[in-house]
Amino acid sequence: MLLIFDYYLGGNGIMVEKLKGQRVTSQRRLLLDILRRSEGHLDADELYRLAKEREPRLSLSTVYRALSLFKELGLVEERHFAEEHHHYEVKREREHHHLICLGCGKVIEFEYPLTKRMKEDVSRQCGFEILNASVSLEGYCERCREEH
Amino acid sequence: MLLIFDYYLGGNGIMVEKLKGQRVTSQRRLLLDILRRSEGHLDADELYRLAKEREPRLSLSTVYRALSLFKELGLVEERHFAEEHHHYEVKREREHHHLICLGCGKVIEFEYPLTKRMKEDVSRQCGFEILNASVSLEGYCERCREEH
DNA sequence: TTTTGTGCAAAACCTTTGCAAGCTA
DNA sequence: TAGCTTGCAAAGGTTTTGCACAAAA
Repeated sequence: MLLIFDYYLGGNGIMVEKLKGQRVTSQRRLLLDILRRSEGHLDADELYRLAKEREPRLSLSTVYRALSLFKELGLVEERHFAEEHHHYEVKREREHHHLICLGCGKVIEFEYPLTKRMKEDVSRQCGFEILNASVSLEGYCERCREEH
Repeated sequence: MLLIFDYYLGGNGIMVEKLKGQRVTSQRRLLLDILRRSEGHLDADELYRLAKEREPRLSLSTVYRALSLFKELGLVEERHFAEEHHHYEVKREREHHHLICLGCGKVIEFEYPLTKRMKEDVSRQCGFEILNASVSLEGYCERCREEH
């Protein structure tokens, strides 16, 4: 079976591995759709509430199970900001990083080409095969600094 | 009162702000001592177990409260690796970053001078005052790749 | 029809909090 | 002594799991 799971979930047909019989359900389609339309960085509970508006019988455990599957398939990425819970965003072509305001919680994304070089340098020096690079910068945005 | 809290906790007398009457207790001294001697990256439970060997009546909530105080005073930093709980390490002079093996969990520290420039660039472009920069690289170390 | 996924409820974790008793300054 | 800190136990928040029923292939 060479079906592309992602395609049936409404994606662009990104090739996913480990396709060992997972099924395309209305819940999974809905959840991935919301993640794709969102500006990113949803946490499980936000996703749950958004999805519940369209499918009221949805349960939170389905959300967690779907996120775990998407993560495993490489469709979404889990982010660990300075909070107790995780945030999720759809994986994109271009690697990007995060700038988080400690005052208002706003998250700004940025790209920084030098991280490519950093990965190469560190990989060579430490003998690692590096799969992910995440840079988080924390500080205060202009508005929050004014309010101080 | 110009006592330096950190000094009485066995440190080098790093100046700490917000010194509004906190007390130096045997528990706090013990916990900071363990953090300082450790290779870093302890989580609350590991710290608790290590400390309990020396002071069996210690409670886990004291550990959390001490970590929260140390964090507030800038003596330790909280790290968010790809796990559900946090890790803590003593703040050091030199900024450094982390390379984590997804296979065995090993954490390797590295320094990378270009992050200084990245902070400046991003700070200028986004109007942020940046306080922390953390770079996490994930992948597989040499040994774990051989075992695959 | 077989196998996987869902919803519900309960459990498992990690972390925080309320309170009486203990300790520090 | 006054006020901060502790230990204990209980509560809070997030994530996982067991199980019977529902849905997909």
